Amino acid sequence: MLNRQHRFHGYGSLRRVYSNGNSARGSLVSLRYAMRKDNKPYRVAVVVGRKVHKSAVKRNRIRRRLYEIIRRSNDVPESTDLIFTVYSDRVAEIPATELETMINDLLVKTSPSTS
RNA sequence: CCAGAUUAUUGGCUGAUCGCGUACUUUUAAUUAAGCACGAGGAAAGUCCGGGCAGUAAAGGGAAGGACAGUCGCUAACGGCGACCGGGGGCGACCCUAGGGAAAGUGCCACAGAAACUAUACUUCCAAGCUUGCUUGGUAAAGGUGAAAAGAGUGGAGUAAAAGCCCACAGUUUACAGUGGUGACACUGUAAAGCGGUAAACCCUGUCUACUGCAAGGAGAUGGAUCCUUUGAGCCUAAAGCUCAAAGUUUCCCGCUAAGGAUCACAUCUUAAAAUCCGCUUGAGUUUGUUGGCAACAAUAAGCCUAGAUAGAUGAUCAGUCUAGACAAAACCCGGCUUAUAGAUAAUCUGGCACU
RNA sequence: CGGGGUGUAGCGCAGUGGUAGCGCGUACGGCUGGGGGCCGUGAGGUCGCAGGUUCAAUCCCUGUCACCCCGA
Repeated sequence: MLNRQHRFHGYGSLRRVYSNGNSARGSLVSLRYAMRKDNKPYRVAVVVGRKVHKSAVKRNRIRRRLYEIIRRSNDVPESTDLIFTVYSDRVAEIPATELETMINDLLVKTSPSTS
């Protein structure tokens, strides 16, 4: 789990990202992102709907794996809001290294130089 | 040793590194930083019952609707639990059981069948008549139909032939009496009746039952001002009061309708802002012992504090180990029920085989 | 967190206790030189699952599973 300052608080800022942000698609996870003011820290949310898997245990596991990868990653851009949306239950089982490269690919797409 | 029955416990472990939530202590301009402690379950699940708590002014009576249904007890309460009674299953340990009323009334019982509940007569059996295989009458034992056939089994008597038509014994139900039991009920005796099934069909009897849900609900102190204590009409100069009609009381009727409450670019004190705080976790709590009780459970003594988040905390990686880790994660809180669950362990008991 | 509904043939739906049907699709045959279309004849159902009540259950009762919708 991430520190409190890297999480979202309330509906307003999430709604801003959904309406104004850009999106990047991966094979199992998609990402929606938007810039913040310069000196603010990055914020991350992971969305795992009930359609992905029925069991709360599996959904929690998917959410925690993604949070952990982001926490350990050095490629997270500063001053950015990120919303990951999972749409496959395979995220709970695939090896850690494979998942890590997938997330890093998505993070690279957010940098302004490549887009 | 094999096959089973019942009940209870447990639900991977060890180390390293990085990380999250809460409380406390110190620290900082500031959850800033550091330390230390604690951090999902037996079902947290389904949301099927029952309560607490909160609001609806208060929570009164009756009807309707709904739920439940052997007896006695336990409980805050229950549709739950315990013990027992009746019925059913198993060689047995033991298990299952919506188990009030069909003798209050109504409905339904397809097809087949003569007839499906005010009885009736297809094949029979018997008698009479004559047209000699038909008509009329008696009968319901035997056959046939059907899930079920008038509902009474065996033997006797009886008759033209038969039949609870009658008698004896056995059995059913109801009532009364006696004995045992708190009671359901059991046993015994006497009397009466001749009774299809279905109430998880309507219904009758008894018991219980307002509605909405923590996203409920609440928001420092003192003073001030304004307003409401439902609305309208009539009686009356006016006020007070009375009467009537509507309104509210979460479906209807009766009854009841103010203890008080609301608002503010108000003032002062004070520290902040609702993306917050309280509610929120110390509770019908839990562990061990003692006493009472067959038990559910209750009383009592000593000890314990054991998640409280708010986009929502328990994770990741690596190494080792074995039996290779099932089902699955709090969201106001409890008591149950139901469903999911790899295995491991313990206790008591039953049947069988072998040996001593 | 609370409330409501649905489950029947491959698909969409009827069926209020007594032999499970309709439309489309599908297989075969016929009409046509061929296709389309029409006509005829079929096949295809553990009535979501498990118990119970009843002589008899898609239907009544209880539990359970899956899916859908609504409110905050």
